[in-house]
Amino acid sequence: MGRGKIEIKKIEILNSRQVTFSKRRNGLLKKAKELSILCDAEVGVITFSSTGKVYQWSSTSVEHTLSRYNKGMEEDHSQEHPINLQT
Amino acid sequence: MGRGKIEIKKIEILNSRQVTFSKRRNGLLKKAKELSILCDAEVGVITFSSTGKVYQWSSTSVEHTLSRYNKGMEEDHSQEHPINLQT
DNA sequence: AACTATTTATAAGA
DNA sequence: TTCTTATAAATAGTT
Repeated sequence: MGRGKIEIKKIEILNSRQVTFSKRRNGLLKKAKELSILCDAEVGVITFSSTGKVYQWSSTSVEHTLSRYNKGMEEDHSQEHPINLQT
Repeated sequence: MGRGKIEIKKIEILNSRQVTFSKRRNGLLKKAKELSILCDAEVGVITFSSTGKVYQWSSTSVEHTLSRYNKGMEEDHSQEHPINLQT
């Protein structure tokens, strides 16, 4: 989306990469929030920038989402190595 | 986005909610993937549908992302109760 | 940080 | 659930 189409590959120019990270991280967190509200779902997102800064959001709290995730893993080992969904 | 504008509030009709969950969950995971590639960032997303099914994606593995998150929390308590970013 | 031209996501419908 | 398409929303490049 934008003035031109871009390829999905690492942005090499540091400044552009940071600007894009900031814009798209906000977009991702917004989408996560909308999904949780619209669909009554628990959603958690954690991002680490390439400089190591962490940004996260959860519809409950990150701790709750993570403990629920870990609990599920204890009970259902079929989800331990999920197949990544494709684009 | 779509044929009409919608309000961000819980979709009451079960079937519509499930359809929207499926579509938007895919969109969210795609965005997470793009962000990680474009910006060389570690990203993890966990979602639980209202029926309790879990869907997740991580640029590394969910376990790695979670342990990195937890490690960060041990070292930096200032992030324990982050302020949610606004829409 | 703001602005738009464009691309992308998606709501509704089939 | 998968495909289509009109429209809303996100965002790339620019200022």
